[in-house]
Amino acid sequence: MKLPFVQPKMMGEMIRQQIRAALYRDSVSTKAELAQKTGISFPTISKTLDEMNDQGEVVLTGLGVSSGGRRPKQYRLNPDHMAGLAVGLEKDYSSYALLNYVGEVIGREKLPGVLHDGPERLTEQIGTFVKRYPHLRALTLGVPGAVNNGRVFFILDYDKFQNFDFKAFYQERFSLRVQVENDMNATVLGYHDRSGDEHDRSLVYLYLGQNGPGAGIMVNGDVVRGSSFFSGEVSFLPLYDSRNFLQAVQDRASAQNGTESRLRLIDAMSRLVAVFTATLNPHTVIFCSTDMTEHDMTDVRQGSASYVPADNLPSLIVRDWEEDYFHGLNQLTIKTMLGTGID
Amino acid sequence: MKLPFVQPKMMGEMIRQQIRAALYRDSVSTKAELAQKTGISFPTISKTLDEMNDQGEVVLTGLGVSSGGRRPKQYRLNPDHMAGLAVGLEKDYSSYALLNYVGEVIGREKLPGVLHDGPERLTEQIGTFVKRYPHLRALTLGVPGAVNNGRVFFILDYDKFQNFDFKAFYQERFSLRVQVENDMNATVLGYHDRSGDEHDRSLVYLYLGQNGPGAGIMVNGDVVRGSSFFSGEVSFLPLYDSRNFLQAVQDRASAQNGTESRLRLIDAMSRLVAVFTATLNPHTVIFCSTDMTEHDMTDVRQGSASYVPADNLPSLIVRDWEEDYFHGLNQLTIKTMLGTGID
DNA sequence: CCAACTTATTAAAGTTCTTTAATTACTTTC
DNA sequence: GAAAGTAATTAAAGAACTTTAATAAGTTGG
Repeated sequence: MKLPFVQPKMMGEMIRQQIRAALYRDSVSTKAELAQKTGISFPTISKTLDEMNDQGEVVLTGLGVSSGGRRPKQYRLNPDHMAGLAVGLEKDYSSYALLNYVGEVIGREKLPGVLHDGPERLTEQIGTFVKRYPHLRALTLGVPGAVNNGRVFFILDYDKFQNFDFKAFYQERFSLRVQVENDMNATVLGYHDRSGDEHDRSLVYLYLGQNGPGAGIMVNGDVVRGSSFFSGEVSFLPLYDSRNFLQAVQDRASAQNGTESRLRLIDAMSRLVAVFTATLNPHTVIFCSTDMTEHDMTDVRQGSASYVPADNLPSLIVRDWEEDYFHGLNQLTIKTMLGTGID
Repeated sequence: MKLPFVQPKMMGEMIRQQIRAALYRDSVSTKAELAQKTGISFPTISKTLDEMNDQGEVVLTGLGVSSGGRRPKQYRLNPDHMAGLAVGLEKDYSSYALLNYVGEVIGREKLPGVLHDGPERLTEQIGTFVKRYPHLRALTLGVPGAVNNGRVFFILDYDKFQNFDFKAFYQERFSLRVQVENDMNATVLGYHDRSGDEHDRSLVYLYLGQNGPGAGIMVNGDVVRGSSFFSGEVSFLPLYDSRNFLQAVQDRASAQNGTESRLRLIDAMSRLVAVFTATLNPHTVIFCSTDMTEHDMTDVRQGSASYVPADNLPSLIVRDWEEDYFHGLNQLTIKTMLGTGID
């Protein structure tokens, strides 16, 4: 039976996590502020923070402004305490972002894609980072495939990675905390974090990629993975008498002209929005700037309103997919470093 | 900032909740068993349980079997410690179930429907129970409408209850812990509890009611309410060139014959299943025995497989809607009594 | 530049849990 | 039916947090 509440033995670690999370959010804090923000008593914060200081996890940055009395010491996370690597695996390139302990990107590199070559090439690439940065501790991988607990479950076209257990392999090989996430899931997480919206939102992030459309779905603040890791495969949605979403998007080619083609795309998108509204009723549906424009949104909104009552429609927005994706990967990496992630 | 872990002051209450939950699950336990099951130390369990015994919350039922030494005392929840009332508000009737503290139904009544009459009639009906059962402490109401935190947000056809704040009203009036839930949400919760499946399942419970179809949706173990409490309004799904789900289900009337009519229904249902598979990829989709038969499931499954890969289809099952609904309401009531519910 | 004041930090006392040890109450066996 | 064994309780000691009090370190104003 799992325990829904913290036992005294885990208290210490929980307190550290709270402190880390608060220091990550607000960069620099005094002990009194941390106590106030976390709800933990001052003496406990003081003791724990002193330990963290001794161990080099936090550093003293100076004194705060006085409001009439003694000036308080200010602490922040030590940027050099740990580093993390966020990797986006795409067909044509691998994107690497090196992060320090305060979440800053201290290095960014695009290396050749490895999906066709296989795990060996990826290991080489990661290996160079491991050598260069001795305090690398966290690794996050984003992959265009279905992932179950660090193992690639199903990945189209890249046989070499089919069923590859990234997590077990790199955890063992480089002693890192490894995390693997599907690309669209990482993207929706990234958007969610950047949006600054409330925590328990429901979101749908749609992308008409090269390998067919896919969606990242978040419900009540949780990523939806599905019973067979098939969630978000919107290609298959039967939206017309004899065409599904993918076909509707592709068959535009057969249209008389550009206007006709655009109208068909708009209608397919409108129906997609209607489908999500009539099922999950999410707060927001996000499109990629490579697929749609701000201007299209007006038409999609109008189109959707012909299928479901307009009051219930989500807000429709257009975003840069790569930005949200990489931010999501970075965010996952930071959470792993701070110990506030999944495990 | 909300606290993700239990502070020492709440520890006592958390421990009691753990004990209650364990005693509810297994009916009768010894102190040693409770310590083992909850992971809480024996002395703490012993002390807390003794207090609960003094306060009449638990009772000693006798001694367990010996395994060679002293026989252990066995405790169980005191059935008479508290009572709860689960109410299902339907058009034609109000269903009342009176529950004792161990979750047994100790009284069931069907009274005339009140939705057309208004809150006064409902208050009268509830009032009689409050008078009859002095230790009534919890009240759960199931309503066919959108609910936000105890207030009816949107309810079709029953103007008298539009925007009625059940929770505030009955909490104040009868000093009860009140909870209000949408009927389909309660149903999916009820099924989930009865199924004994793992906790974090994704489920869709479909019902073609008199007031049009509706679905209760659960994702990762949480009920999905939606940004404007519109989730599950599957009527509006645009599944055909010029018909939505509701129209597809209703237009069967225009079919040549019964076979044709049935085929259309099966196809609409298959598409619906495909929609959920390609979005949420749930573990199970549940149909009502009033709408579909076991035999239909074979056809629906086959139909869905023509839209999405069969491997990803949920299991399709047929259930008695009322049973799951009432069980869900009871379950919500019991959770409220035991303090393991939402607030 | 020192007295009065303000605020940070440290120390002590109080809770509440866990762990470990001691005691008690039965069972079993001869 | 008493001695030996076994498991349930109870008691004592230890750990970790909170609350409250005491002390230290600055600031400010005359």
